[in-house]
Amino acid sequence: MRGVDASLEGIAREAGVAIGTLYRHFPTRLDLLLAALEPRLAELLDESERVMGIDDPWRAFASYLENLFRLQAGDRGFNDFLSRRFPGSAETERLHDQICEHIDEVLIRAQDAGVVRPDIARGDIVTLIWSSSRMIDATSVTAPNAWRRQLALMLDAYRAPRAHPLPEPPLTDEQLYDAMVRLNAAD
Amino acid sequence: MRGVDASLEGIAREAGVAIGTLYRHFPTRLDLLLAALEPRLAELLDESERVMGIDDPWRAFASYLENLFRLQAGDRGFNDFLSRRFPGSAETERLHDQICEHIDEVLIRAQDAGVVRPDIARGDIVTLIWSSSRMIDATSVTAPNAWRRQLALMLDAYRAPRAHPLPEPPLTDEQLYDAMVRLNAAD
DNA sequence: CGTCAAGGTGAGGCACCCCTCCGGTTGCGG
DNA sequence: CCGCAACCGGAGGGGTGCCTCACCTTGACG
Repeated sequence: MRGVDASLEGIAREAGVAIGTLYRHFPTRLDLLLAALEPRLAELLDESERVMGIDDPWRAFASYLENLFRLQAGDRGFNDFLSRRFPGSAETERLHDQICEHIDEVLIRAQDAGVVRPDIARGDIVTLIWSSSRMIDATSVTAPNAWRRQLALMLDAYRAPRAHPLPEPPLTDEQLYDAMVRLNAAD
Repeated sequence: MRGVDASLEGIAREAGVAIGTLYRHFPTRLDLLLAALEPRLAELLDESERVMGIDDPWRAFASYLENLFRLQAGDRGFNDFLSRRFPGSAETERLHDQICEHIDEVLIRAQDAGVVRPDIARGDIVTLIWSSSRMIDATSVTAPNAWRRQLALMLDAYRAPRAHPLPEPPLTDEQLYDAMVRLNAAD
């Protein structure tokens, strides 16, 4: 098991360090995770800034997702991190909320410009992130660029013209939260 | 942990039976899985027959997926089963191959009729199954019908008339196989 | 060179889990 | 009522992982 659920003893072993030393530096798994993810998170936030600056609302929206998936594909831990919530950690809650705000921003701008269908909501994008996370896991070795194809397909679904009505309402914030906590324990 | 990776000791406990008894009836985890999944598999194959009989190729295609997802949503083990391969088990290989054939059948018929974009391949549907499997896991308690919305979105992506070119080729059969074996160990 | 704090170590207690195997139970035909 | 086969139970050996804690090293400074 790699990623967020990797064995701490295994990590220590690979790092050539004793388990006690690992615990000295990172008292909890979450401390280690945040330290390991720091560069990816910084990169994501940087790229988000850049993408927000793109004039074309569709390109901004598509580039945001493309960036996110690229980072997911490059880091197993980051991939896990994005689809989970860690209840009780203010730091990770803050990060997730920030990412959600960015999603809202590119999404709403694209919808206001009429290039993304209006019945899409934040929850749909978060769901897409869960889904792609699974797909990226599966294909990371065998077909590291496969996610690009699925993203392109999904973007076709998000485009405004000729949208068919959707049968269910989008997930609410509470439903999203519960689901992400649940992805923690399960699997 | 529930689903395919559930602890056998836990299953025995819940069944009010000793671990030895469980092993007597089901020598391997796969034996137990196949027994537990038997009704779902029968239902899937029945429904597949029925769906093949639908005249409208688009409705047949959409109904096939709708059925599959409904069954996935109703059974955690079945949900796991669909996105994994168990190397060395002829029985599960046969089942997976059979499902793949059904997918090919409804897909190709819809493409021949011009209602599904021609650049979709079997691998895209399998990928969709992986993705939805993750989503269904996440939302099974909180929003048990959420998968319908994602399926509707995906169907919009599969429709023929609004297709944009896809950047990567579809996954080959070997890539699919490797990925599904990989989903076994990881997570 | 002595002291002390900072950092590193890994055995050990606890909790699961896998799977085996031997002894106990049950119920049915004779 | 006996004997036997089919069935059941659960202790136990082996493995992994979590986390703690008492002990050991190192190096800076007076």
